[in-house]
Amino acid sequence: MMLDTVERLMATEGYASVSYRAVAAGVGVTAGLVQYYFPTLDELFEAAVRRRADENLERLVAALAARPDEPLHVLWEASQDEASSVLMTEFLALGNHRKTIRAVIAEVSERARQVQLAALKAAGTGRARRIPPEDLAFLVNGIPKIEALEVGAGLATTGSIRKTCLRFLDELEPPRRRAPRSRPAKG
Amino acid sequence: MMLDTVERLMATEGYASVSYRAVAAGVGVTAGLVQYYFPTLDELFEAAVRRRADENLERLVAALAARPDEPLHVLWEASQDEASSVLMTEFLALGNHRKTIRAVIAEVSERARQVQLAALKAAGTGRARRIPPEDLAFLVNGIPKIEALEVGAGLATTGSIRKTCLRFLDELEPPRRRAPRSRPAKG
DNA sequence: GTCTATACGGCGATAGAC
DNA sequence: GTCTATCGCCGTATAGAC
Repeated sequence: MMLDTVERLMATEGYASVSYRAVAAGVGVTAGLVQYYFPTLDELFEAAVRRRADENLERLVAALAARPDEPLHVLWEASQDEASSVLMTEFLALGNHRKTIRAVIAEVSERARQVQLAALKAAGTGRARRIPPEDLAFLVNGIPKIEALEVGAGLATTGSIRKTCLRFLDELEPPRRRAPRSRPAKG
Repeated sequence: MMLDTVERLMATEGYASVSYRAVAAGVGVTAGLVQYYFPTLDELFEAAVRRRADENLERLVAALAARPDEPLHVLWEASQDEASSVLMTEFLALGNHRKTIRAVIAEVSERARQVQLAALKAAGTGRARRIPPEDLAFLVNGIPKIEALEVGAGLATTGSIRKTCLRFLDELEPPRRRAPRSRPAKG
């Protein structure tokens, strides 16, 4: 599919390398045909953003439903493995200066954030430390994103930040019914 | 100066809008002349990155020297007002897929991080909570960056995250000799 | 409706004229 | 040093084949 090729191009060479001709070559059609379905490049990018966001949101909803007692950890892990960490970074950069794409990103992000907020509020996460759910959502979303950005930019990383964050997450949302570590949970 | 125009273009329209013709128009010369000084666009970007990074680092060193007892707050504030929060974000996105620029960014970032680490280690910041200085540096650098990224992408923000972070910063690095808040510090 | 072919102006980069 | 000419990309628009 064309959108797969768009994602592949963005991930490997950056959004600047996405062209009708490149996408067409990737799927084995003519450039004109790609343009028939997506009259401007912005529309092509928009479609790619929406598809990726919808898939991610679907996965997130399922994961939250499966572990309703630990939304913070679920959000953290989701933000990690969204292959979109590279991709979404690219989308963000793309939206930074193209206002139609910016609007799409704002829309899908807002939808995702509503889901995240609802899950955190339902679980009361962060209440003990008086950290607003919106800030928790911001952090678990953003920190893996910066890490991806820095790695992508060639900065050395020790991975220490992930351990530190996980320690903090466990503080805010103590493991209760999860797999036992040193000793089994009581209930 | 040409590099000023480059920064202005990047901040307002994104790195994709930086072209020899656009820069030349901005400074009132021909495109060929710009290219004479910077034979490839990558070299132009590199020069812009280095100049911005050098200025920021200089400012950071001065600020750290002026308030050696609270490096964490100094780093936090520096990361906030680096007009480069928009600009550096753009640089990072740029470096994501251009390896010569990636190398430059890695180099200047590494230099900055060494300065930050030295300051945090000298003050022993985070030792009480057992948070490694490298993680603190990561966080105070990155959090304002994500915020800038999200604002740039059109996401609504309440500014709550900044207050929450500041509360955390005050916990890690208690205000001692600074201006009094509710009651004056004793020493 | 689907799709191809083609033309236009703008781009980075190169070579080379003054 | 400064600038022009040129080349092969690009997005986009359009005309038209099936």
